[in-house]
Amino acid sequence: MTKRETIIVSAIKLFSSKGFEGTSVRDIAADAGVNVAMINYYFGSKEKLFESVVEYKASFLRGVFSELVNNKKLSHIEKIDFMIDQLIERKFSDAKFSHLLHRELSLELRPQLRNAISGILLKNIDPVKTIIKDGIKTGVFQPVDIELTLTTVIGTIHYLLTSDTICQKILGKKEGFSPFQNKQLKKRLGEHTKKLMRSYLLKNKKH
Amino acid sequence: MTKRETIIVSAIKLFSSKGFEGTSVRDIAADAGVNVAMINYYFGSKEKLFESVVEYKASFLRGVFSELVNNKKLSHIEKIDFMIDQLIERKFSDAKFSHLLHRELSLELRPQLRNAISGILLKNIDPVKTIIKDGIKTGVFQPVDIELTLTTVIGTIHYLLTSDTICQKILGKKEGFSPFQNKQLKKRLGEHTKKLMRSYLLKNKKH
DNA sequence: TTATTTATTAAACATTTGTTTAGTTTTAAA
DNA sequence: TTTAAAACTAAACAAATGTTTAATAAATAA
Repeated sequence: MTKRETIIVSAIKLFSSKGFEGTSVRDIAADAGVNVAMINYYFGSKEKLFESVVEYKASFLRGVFSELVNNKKLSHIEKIDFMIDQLIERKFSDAKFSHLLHRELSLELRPQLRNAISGILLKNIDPVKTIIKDGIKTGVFQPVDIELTLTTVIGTIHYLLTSDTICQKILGKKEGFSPFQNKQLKKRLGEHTKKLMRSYLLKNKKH
Repeated sequence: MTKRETIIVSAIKLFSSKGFEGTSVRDIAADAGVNVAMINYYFGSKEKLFESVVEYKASFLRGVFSELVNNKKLSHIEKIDFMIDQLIERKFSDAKFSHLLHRELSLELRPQLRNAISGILLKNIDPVKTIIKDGIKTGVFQPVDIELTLTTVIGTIHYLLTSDTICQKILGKKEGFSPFQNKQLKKRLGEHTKKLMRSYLLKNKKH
C-alpha cells in the first residue's frame, strides 16, 4: 500500500465515523502515521482528499447489474432476487461508508461532490429499472410504479441499517444488539424483501 | 418569540443545512441577530444548544398513532393508509430536520444524544406494530414480518427524500426538479406505498 | 428611590483548524 | 558520482473555533 493509499484508508475510516468536518487533518495524519503536511502534499486540500476518497471507493465498484439484463437463464423474479441479495451484501459489508455518502448528500455543502456521490450510490439504477420494465412488458409483473418500487427495495435495506440505535428500536432488541455484520439479520432482511417483491410484482403467485 | 427561541430557530435552520460541526456559533448568532455570548449564556455550550434543539422539536411532536389502535371506525388496512399519509405528511413538511437527526444518528459522536433522537424518530413505532399485529391476529392480514414491513414503509418514504440529487436520479428527472414540497410527488408516493401495503398485507385483495 | 438580579455587549482567551514554508533526506536519473 | 527531482519533516502561519471575562444596560424587587 502506497503512502497515498494509507492516507485515503485512514480518511475513509475517520470520515465514516466522525464525519468530514468532525475529522481534522491531524487526526487523519496521526491514524495514517504520517506527517500532517503530507496530506496537502499529496491531495492539495482536505476537501480534495475527500474527493479522492470518493474516487478511490468508486474504482472498486463494478456495475454488477448491467449483464443481468440480458441474462436468459434467470427468470424476471429471479433477477430481482439476485439484485436484492447483491444490495444487501453490499450494504452490510460497507454500511459506515454508505452513511458517510448519505450524510454528505443531505448537506447543503460541496455541491460538486454531491453529483459524484449520487452517481456512485445509484450506479446500477438503469439496469434494474430495465429488468422491472421487461417484466411488466412480458406480462409477468404487475404494472407497478417502477421508480418507487426500486425506492422501496433500496429504502428498506438502507433504513434498517441507518444506525444501531434505530435498528434496535425497530426490532425491539436490547442495547447490545449490533446489526452490522449480523448474519441472521441479513438473512431475515433478504427473505422479507424478496417475499415483498414477489407479492407485489408477480401476477401469478404460484411460483 | 423569546430570544432563546430565536436562537433555537436559527440553530435548527443552520444545523439542518450545514450540519452540527459545519455550523459555527457565530453563524447562529448572526442569523438570530444576537450577540455570540448569548448562546453560552442561555444554553451553556454549543452541544447543549443542540440538545435544546432536539427537545424543542420533540415538544411539538404529538403521538398521533396511539389513539389509532383502538379506533373502531377504521378497518385495519384503513389504519395503515392513515399511518402512511401521516408519515409522508410529516416527512415532506420537515425533511431537512429529519436529515439532521439521521446524520447525527449515523455518526459515532455524542452517544447520549443518539438515544433521544431515535426516540423522537420512532415515537410511534409501538402503536403501528400493534395495528399490524391485530390485523394478523384477526386474519385480515398475511403473517408478515411486522418489524421489517414497518421498515419498508418508513424506508421508502425516507429514502425518496434523502436528497434532491438522489430523488432526481431515481425518478429520472432533470436537475431543476425539487422533490421537497412537491405535491404531485407526495401523491405518487402515497399511492405507491398504500398499493404496496395492500398487496402485501391483505389476504383478500377485493377491497 | 435604591439595591439587586437579569440581560446584553465588545473584547479577549486559549485552542484548534487547514495550510504553507523552508529546510532536509531520500530516490532516481544523467 | 554528481545532479535534480521527489518525498518528507518540524515549525510557523493566519484564520476560525467555542468559550469566558469584565463592564454596562435594563428590568425587577425592596
